[in-house]
Amino acid sequence: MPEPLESDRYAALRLENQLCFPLYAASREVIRQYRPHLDALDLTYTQYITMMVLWAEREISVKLLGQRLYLDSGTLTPLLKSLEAKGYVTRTRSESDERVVLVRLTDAGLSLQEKALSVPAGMRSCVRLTDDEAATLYKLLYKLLTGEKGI
Amino acid sequence: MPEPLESDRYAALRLENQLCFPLYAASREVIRQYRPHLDALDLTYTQYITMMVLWAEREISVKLLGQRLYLDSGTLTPLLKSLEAKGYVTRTRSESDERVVLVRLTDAGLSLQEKALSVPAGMRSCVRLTDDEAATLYKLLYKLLTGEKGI
DNA sequence: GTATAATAAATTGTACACAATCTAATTGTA
DNA sequence: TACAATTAGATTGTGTACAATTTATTATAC
Repeated sequence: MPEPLESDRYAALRLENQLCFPLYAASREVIRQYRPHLDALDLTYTQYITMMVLWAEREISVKLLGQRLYLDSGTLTPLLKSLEAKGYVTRTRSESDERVVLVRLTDAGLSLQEKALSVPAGMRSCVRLTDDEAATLYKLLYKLLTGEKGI
Repeated sequence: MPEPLESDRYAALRLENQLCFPLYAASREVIRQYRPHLDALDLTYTQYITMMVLWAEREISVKLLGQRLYLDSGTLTPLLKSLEAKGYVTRTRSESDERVVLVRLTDAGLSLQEKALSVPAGMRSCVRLTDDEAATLYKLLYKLLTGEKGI
């Protein structure tokens, strides 16, 4: 059996053969596209998806929020303090279990949802995929996200 | 014309209707999977893809490196200093244009490629996509990455 | 030939990410 | 009921990301 060509031995270490690299780069590029739209709301992208959970839930623990967003308390604690400083959420210990911090949407946070409608509206023209391509990408990303830990 | 249902007015602001969120979350999850494999090389993921470019190019300017990786000097300068401190690269000003910093692979950096073969080998079992799915995902991600700026 | 513009990195400041550790509260159990 | 184990957040430290600014160098315009 012949050895693989010298130029092929390291094929798996070439940037153009990685799946993760375009995943990582595309993620940052799309978030970069969001920035000007989010600047009008004084939100970062991570703060924006946090607000999405709160617009749906009104109230949620830091732990559950972290499970939804795949983020831990090291990221969420300062981010939630920042949202609290902006007046969009409150953070209070649960009465029934003092370990738990409940994050609650304020009236100002709820009002922000109306203004935030401009964000997906403004982003629509940025993603140049057909509806079919977007649907396929969506499915594959969730398969990667939820199925990668093994059986 | 009837108003849309109240529950649908904000459909575009629901986390489950975002394409960007699974992109962002999957990117971080896959990079998290890389970590234990990269720890053996004392490299972060960003340092790893930087080394990939250098394994292919041997020498490259910071500017070109940034274009390849979609990263700017604010990210690359400290990262390259770190790789220099580990002994994997050198950074020297170009003689023909003193503005340009050339990053060069050292012998130790080249040797690291052999050890790095274990990384894609170890990762293969982590991504639970078929070859077809991976190929489709790869194409869609590059379309998103290169085609999103408009015509 | 010098003022001006453009370019490449570096620096600064803000905000994530995340591993590791710490603190306080709760639960399980002998 | 003590008390070890578990749990939820907060904290600490390191390493990105990236906008904005600065510095040094090169290109150009006149």
